[in-house]
Amino acid sequence: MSVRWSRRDFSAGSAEIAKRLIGSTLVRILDDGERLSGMIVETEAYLGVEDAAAHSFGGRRTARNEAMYAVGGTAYVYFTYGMHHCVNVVCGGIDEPVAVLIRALEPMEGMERMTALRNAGGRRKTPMRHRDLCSGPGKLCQALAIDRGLNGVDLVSSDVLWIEKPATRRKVRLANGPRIGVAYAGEWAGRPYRWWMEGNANVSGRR
DNA sequence: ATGACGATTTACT
DNA sequence: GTAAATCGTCATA
Repeated sequence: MSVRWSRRDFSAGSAEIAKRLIGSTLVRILDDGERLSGMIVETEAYLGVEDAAAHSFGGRRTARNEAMYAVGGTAYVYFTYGMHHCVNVVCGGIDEPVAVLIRALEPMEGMERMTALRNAGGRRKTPMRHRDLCSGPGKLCQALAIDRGLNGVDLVSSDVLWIEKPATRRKVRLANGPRIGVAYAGEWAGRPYRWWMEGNANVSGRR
């Protein structure tokens, strides 16, 4: 039996949670009941009102980022670049707008369905490779059918989206470095709040 | 009402 | 390496 992340697990700070999430499993149950999952291999911490890279920088609170102000364990899903979704885990307590972005998964269950979801639209020119299924924040949302319909979902109690702890704590080498796509954030752009499983083929970026 | 801009991905030169 | 795709959101007026 697998153990889900609990409310208490989500109450730590985002840097700590970003590290602890590596090796856990993101589970998604589709409308037809099919179970999809992947091991989290890359995350980014967003530290809240003082973090110039965070959507909640300076206490900004809008319709889009409202979920960031909910209790730890809430899913914050947003739409960006006119075509992609990203999923975050909210950390800490109520009105503490801190979160961890899930950036990449190693596909575990339902890979055929993920491939179909990633090819939806049918105008892809290059064939989908296994390591392209979930190797980026937008990719994994498409592969797991995560969109704004899941924004605000409680990962502690939901029956369609949650996180499971590793069955056995394997030894994994963690690497860390600057976050991706936050060049606008001044001094905060270079801070090493991105973590990944070293050597894993599903980590985002070019090789 | 308008305009600038994304916590990205994909394809092309 | 460079650029297009594509549109919801938010700040400004």
